[in-house]
Amino acid sequence: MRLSRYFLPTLREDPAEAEVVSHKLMLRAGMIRRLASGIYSFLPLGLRALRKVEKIVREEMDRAGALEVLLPLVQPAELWRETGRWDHFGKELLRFKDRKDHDFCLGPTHEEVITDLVRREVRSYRDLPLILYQIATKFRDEIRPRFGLMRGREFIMKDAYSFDVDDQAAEKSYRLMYETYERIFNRCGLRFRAVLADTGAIGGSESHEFMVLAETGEDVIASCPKCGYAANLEMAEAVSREAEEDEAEKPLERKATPGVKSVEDVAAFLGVPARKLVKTLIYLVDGRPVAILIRGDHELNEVKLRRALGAEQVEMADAETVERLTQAPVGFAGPVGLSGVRVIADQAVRGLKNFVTGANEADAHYVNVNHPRDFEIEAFYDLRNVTEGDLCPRCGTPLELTRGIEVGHVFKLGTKYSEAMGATFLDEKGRERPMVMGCYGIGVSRTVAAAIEQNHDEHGIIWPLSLAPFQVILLTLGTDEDLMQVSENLYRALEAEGLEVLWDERPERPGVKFKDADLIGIPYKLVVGKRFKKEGQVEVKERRSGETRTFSPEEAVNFLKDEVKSALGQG
RNA sequence: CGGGGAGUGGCGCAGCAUGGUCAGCGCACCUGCCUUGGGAGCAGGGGGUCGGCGGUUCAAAUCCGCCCUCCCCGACCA
Repeated sequence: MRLSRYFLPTLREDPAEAEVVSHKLMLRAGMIRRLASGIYSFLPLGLRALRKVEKIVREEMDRAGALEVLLPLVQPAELWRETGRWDHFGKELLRFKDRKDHDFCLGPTHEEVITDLVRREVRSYRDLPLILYQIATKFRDEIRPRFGLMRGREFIMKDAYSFDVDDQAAEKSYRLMYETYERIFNRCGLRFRAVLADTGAIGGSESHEFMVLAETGEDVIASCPKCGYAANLEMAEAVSREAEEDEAEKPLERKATPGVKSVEDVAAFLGVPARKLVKTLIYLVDGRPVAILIRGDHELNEVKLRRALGAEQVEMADAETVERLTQAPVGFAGPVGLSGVRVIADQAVRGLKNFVTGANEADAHYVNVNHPRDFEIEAFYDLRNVTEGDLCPRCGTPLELTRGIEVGHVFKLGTKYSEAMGATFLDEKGRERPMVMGCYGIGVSRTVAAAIEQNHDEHGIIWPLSLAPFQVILLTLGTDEDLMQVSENLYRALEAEGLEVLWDERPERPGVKFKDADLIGIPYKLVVGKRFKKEGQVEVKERRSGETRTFSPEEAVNFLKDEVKSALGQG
């Protein structure tokens, strides 16, 4: 591609609308433009990168025996009512009516559609297992879209669904997809990790997320450097050994703490460490208030709370509810004397001695509180976030916390959808049974953004070769005849070798060309300039390392061909 | 939705508390000259309903009201 004929509107400055590096760079590199909040157009360069991810995904899904389909974006409400999700999915399901006043939605995911398709067409165990997938646009009316392609409302996703005869067979499909995902992200050249995850709105019994490791990731991953245990912070098991404090229980005492509310302030005011405080959080669990006790230096994990109580929804209680329950302003809640509400506690609270709690009274705390002497706890659960230094639940090694971007998610769905929608088959004995399902997503457009988050420097993007929109950028520094001639020959020779080349033959000064080339992150620069005029040599400069090699034009073509082909692992 | 911030040529911004040559700067764009190994220089030039509607006033980018859009922090997720 000749750059002078290409549509590549690069920006010298960071657009004000972008915050994170991938968003800034995609705008600056002329890959995307925003149409509305969370909705982006792909420009030619951005589309090429997107297609690279799609191609890898498609090849690996096909290799795994999955079959590609294309399902509608617009879906009738009836299907969603069958599974109950029409009412449960929330506002991110964008609903609308057609001219005949029928309810429709834009598909945020396709379990209903695919299950409908399969239940109509598949009758026999002989047709299973079946894995279908598509690469298509999804729409989720996110509460707050942000970070460009990282959290858009409209985005490209690969979603796959497996149908099996029983749990054992479904397990095989799940493993197959898991391994396929590992292959996909390896081929994308990304550093990633698969972690245990919460199943959220999709449901199901077990799931893993594939996280691209990046400092700017929205998720926190707890992983064990020794045994390989890795989980999303939402799911990471906190090992809380019972506090073995042998101090004697001291008498309960009320202390005035005027205006002192936060854990840090209370700890400082009373001169005790935060771990000797117990905070009392009032939550609404499916609408009913629950008091939750958490050690002062720990954080409540809402996903764990929801799972522990088998609830659909948990949220912090509003100030009014807190005040009504505790008879005190927010910040002074405590379990002692608290009535009319369930009281549960995190494991780490068990066995604590002589701790501090709110006194359910403005400007006062209790010290030397002891359980069960001073109050009752209905039950203990693991309710807190793992923190740096917590031990691995499997092997006891200290866990490490890192950040990641979720680019893939695999779920075991069981029979949730097949039973709700009557997707059944006849087994070899003629019995009707529900299919056991799994579903598997990859955020294709998000993967492009994640790749940039993980691969950039102060000059711009540094594409992994497998995702690069072009493999080589040919820079002609100068406009004289012989430079143009040798450049054109190089351009043709490289294309003839099957390489993807962007030829910058614009009448721009060298600095401009180098800056643009760095910005758009093409892995190899092939420079034809002064050195060619003097010595007949051209240069190949690697974007990532900055390493430069000098060749004759013919050698340069061979070198690039070999580099690219061997890096992509193909002949 | 709650909290914070912002809308001024394509991009980045100044100007608004003290209404009146304030429609301006840098980059980008067009023409010419010149220059050509890391976003050159000179000269000339095109382009803006100052987010929208309404109001106050002799006069509004500037003051008032309503609305729209975008960004950031929380609940959602590929």
